[in-house]
Amino acid sequence: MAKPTLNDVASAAGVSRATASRALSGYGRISPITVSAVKAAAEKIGYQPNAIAQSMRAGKTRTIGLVIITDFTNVFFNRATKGIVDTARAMGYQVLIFNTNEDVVLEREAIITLTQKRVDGLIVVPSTAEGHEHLISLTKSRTPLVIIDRVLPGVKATSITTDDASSCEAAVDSAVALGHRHLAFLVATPTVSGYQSDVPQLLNSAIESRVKGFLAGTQKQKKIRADWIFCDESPETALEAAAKLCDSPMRPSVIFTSNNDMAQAVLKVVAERDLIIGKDISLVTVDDSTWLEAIYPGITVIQRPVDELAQLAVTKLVAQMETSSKRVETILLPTKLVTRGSIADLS
Amino acid sequence: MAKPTLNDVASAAGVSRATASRALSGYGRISPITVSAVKAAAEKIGYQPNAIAQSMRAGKTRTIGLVIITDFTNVFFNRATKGIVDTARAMGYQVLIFNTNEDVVLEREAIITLTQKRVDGLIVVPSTAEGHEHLISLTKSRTPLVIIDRVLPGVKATSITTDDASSCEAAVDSAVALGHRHLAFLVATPTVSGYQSDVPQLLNSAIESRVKGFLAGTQKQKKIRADWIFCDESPETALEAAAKLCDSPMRPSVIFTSNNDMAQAVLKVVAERDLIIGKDISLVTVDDSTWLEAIYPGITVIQRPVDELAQLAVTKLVAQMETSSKRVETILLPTKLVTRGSIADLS
DNA sequence: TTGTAGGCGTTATCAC
DNA sequence: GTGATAACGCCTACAA
Repeated sequence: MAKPTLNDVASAAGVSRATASRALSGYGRISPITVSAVKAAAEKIGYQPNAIAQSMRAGKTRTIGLVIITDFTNVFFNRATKGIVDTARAMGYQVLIFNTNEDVVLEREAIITLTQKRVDGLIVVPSTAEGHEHLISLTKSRTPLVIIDRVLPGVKATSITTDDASSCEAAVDSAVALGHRHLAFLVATPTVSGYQSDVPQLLNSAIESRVKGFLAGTQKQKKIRADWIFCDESPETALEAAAKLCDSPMRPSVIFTSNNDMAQAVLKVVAERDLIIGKDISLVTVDDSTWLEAIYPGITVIQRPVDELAQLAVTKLVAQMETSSKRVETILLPTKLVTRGSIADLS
Repeated sequence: MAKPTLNDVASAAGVSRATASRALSGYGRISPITVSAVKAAAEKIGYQPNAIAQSMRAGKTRTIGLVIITDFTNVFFNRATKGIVDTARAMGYQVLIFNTNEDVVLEREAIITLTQKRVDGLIVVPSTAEGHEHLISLTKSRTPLVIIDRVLPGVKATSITTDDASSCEAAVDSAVALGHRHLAFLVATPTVSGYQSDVPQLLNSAIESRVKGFLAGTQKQKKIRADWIFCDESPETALEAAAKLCDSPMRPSVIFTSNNDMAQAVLKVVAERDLIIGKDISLVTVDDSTWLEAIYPGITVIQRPVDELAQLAVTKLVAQMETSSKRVETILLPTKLVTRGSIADLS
């Protein structure tokens, strides 16, 4: 009782394989009567074309590979994933998904597996690390590739990222305008362990952009103090780092966090100390989530256009796949500072 | 410059296709010298086996299809997705992903596409609707299938769900013990439009289980008032429904919500009315999220074992695929009531 | 130990 | 308008 093949359809309809194929795929010359007979036969025996065989012949799989760094827990990446999957489906493509937990080794393996499965193209969020030769060799073999969320200077591929710098700068301006003079930035990065105030050697471009924006904002002011903490992505470290900020004798009046997890750590630490967000201490973070709006006060946030990014990633990739154009684009999408109640007015 | 094939490796190494294949796959008798020669040649020309051709021959794809209802936004489904993808990878399988937005039509199309792509098995969260014949025909054709989060009475397939009823009942008990006498349950279901207090005809089994638990808890008490609101899944309706509860002259002292989105709606409405959670009004919800713990007060929650569920789904599916056993299991995983500060002590 | 050859299910080219 | 046939890349039974 194996699955029926085109051969079965052909014999059921009393025609040849070739005719059956033509009838079902609707190409070439063929009489309408035969077409309906074949279709009826196919229906009757429950024929489902074997996409593997089709791919084998066509050399295309109508599948794209998605290699994402982590945790669908992260608002940005889970919404991006949904957007990519849905857009791809609408365009007739399916998505094979991998996550790497920010581990280049897993990333490399994922790319190899996807290459072997002959996906038509790849969307990758590269992990924060050195050693992306596997991506370079993809571009060399002309495999359609779109890199999202981060750019990788060494890799000549289309990238789609967001302009976090300008909104981070705007956020600083906004806080300063409200009278804040002591700011702190709490940055999560997989490239440190524990926490530290020095800027790490290696940052991914998304984080770097936020750092730069913050820096630009603070440096253009006089009499501003800006503190930094870079920490790894474990919840414990985040809490320690947030506590360090809040317990300092010179507590910053506003804390910027680089992602939702860090914002949560700050919320926890602040609550434990009976401080009130938007009054005793202020908070701004990156990547909007329904939670940031649901809680009170709402958290001011730098919104990134995740749906647009997801759609663009797929359409640009499909364009590469279907036209085999090798144009490399570097797309930077605008971000937006959305003001809610989490920055106190000190003026 | 097409991708090198086994033939290319063979000629590069000066052997036949068969020998090259044996050398690379390591089977049959073959001299070590030939093996290393072939491997060197493969390496040199950058040979990557074509998994499509392998699948074609083997009749297996080492791919599983995941059809999930919606929104990776939902904590439960995004963590489940991650668990499934990671477990599958560890077992040597890749995951083709679809989401249906609770639409049976899309679900049906997804299953057809996945069948045509000859996935070795499927993990499905069936949408809340009638008409799952496509799943029944899957079981008839012996396609390995695991249904998660919900059971579908008509479909003879392994299912993995969670025992929400008992924790919902425990949550009611707990609230009653703290002195609550007027409870309300705010339930999101795609099967209504707008909101209503009557129990809808059609509920998915997960929601039904929560309803039953709540009912069991309230009915065993005397002098308890229990209100219901069933509403669709749009944020607007959720807000209206939550407002209706909070603005009622007979405001419940504790609100149970069926998911995180509804909990967020309650939080918003409550904040707008300057009420304090855990004091003026109480809240309990289903499915833990880092946010429920990060905010103040933490929200008491019914935790479902999502990681365990994800792992089980994959291992049970793989067991079906690799042993072609057709044993149907109905697995119910325990849940846990985690108490935080969101239920006021009225006693 | 290695080579030859057939077939997995499709599609498309070439005859008739 | 339809049928026979080759080819996609791989694996493996069989032959040498």
